[in-house]
Amino acid sequence: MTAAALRPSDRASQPVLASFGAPPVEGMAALDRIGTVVMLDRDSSLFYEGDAADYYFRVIKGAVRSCKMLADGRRHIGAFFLAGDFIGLDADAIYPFVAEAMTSVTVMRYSRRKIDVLISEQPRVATYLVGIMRDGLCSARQRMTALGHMTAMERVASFLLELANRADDVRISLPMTRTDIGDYLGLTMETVSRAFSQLKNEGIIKQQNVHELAIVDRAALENLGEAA
Amino acid sequence: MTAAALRPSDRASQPVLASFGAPPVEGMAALDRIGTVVMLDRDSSLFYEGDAADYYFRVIKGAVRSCKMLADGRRHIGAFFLAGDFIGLDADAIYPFVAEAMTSVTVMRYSRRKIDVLISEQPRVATYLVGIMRDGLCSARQRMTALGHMTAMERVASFLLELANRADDVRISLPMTRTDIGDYLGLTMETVSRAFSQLKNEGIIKQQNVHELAIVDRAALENLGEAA
DNA sequence: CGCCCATTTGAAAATAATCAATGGAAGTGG
DNA sequence: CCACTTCCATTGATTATTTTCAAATGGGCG
Repeated sequence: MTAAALRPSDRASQPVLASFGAPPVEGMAALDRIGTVVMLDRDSSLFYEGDAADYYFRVIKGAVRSCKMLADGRRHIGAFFLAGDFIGLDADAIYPFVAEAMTSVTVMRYSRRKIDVLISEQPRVATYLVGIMRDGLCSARQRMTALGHMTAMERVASFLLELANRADDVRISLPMTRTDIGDYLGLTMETVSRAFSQLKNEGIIKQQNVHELAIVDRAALENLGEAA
Repeated sequence: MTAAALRPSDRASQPVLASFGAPPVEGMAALDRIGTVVMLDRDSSLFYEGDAADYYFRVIKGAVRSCKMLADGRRHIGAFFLAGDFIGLDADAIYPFVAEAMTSVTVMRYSRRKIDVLISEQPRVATYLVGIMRDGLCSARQRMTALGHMTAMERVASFLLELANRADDVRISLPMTRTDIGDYLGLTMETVSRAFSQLKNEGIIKQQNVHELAIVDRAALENLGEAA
């Protein structure tokens, strides 16, 4: 599973035999020329559910969550977007979710209209974006497996592993609340908390503070989380 | 949620403001010129997990499932592919799952190499494929919500609704076993069966036979299934 | 320093899984 | 053509996991 649905960076390092060709790094550079830097405060929204999806975003700094409210008031978090992640690529005409800044956030904003023009000039930009979408699909599939067939502990373990892989460090920052994690993993806040406590008691993780932890025994964590 | 991850037909009927332009119906016609018809017996595989992903497929007739085995032997079904659905669009260099024919099946097979050539000649083909991928992402997100936050009954109800929408009929054919449905919804066979029985007892559905049922009270089913 | 809110922890209740047995339909071989 | 076999579905009883309800703890911020 993955913490962020759309993640270009990993992909750029993989060789690709498949259709649409290899992801051109220059695709991103071309994109950046038409992007605008936007800064947002914590708890503000990049956009709301139902807004016209006129922009893509890419997170430069900070963390963003995408939420969807269910009919009965339950909340589902579709993804956590961290530095490097694209937001909104999967939107059609309107955004199907609200995107909220969990921290103060810096994002690049790309006009989809301009991107269309750019694509007609540089087809590799499309290739680049398609690669990102494919990654998104891949992550989504993994996450479905997680949500469908994993126990609470397995979900939490694989969530931490994903964050650890992104951080390239045993230290993990958790900008989100326990409730956020629960809404992301399909668990309650309490169950998430209990899983954390158990991992702590078993010496698999260590908590610096509520929003910062370190993986002590990675092998044990992988044992718990790598069911998929 | 959706029964099939990749579904082009619905999309072609939606207006699209967004990037990559409107889905060109002619994109599909161009594709078909480079496709090969393939027929497969029940229980045979289109491809195996780890195979080089050299082809996309589109189901013409019959039903296909994609499976992934988890480390502990559990099985996850990623998608049911019915007539019209594309298979393999989300694959990178290799297929990340096995695709198995649940019935005797007729599919179109498209060489990804040829598709690349086609795209360079007709950019709208790329647009068409991107649209399908976006649909896939959208469905995946809905399904994640289902798996993450829905009760057993809600999952089964929304599964039936999805099939009903695809069938455009109150009669639904279920080519898959109860175990298949369970592995798709993240439930056991028994729980699925109990949900069916309850829906039957409440007069919401009627069973012609095990693999054929009819929706009697659609409103009630939507009440149960439309949490998302 | 104290308040507020998120987190942690505990106990009870609900939901789904597991274990187990029965029922039924499709396909096989006599 | 029928009986047998096998596989799948259904139903029941029990167990396990997670949620829900409730209370206590603790850290951050004014």
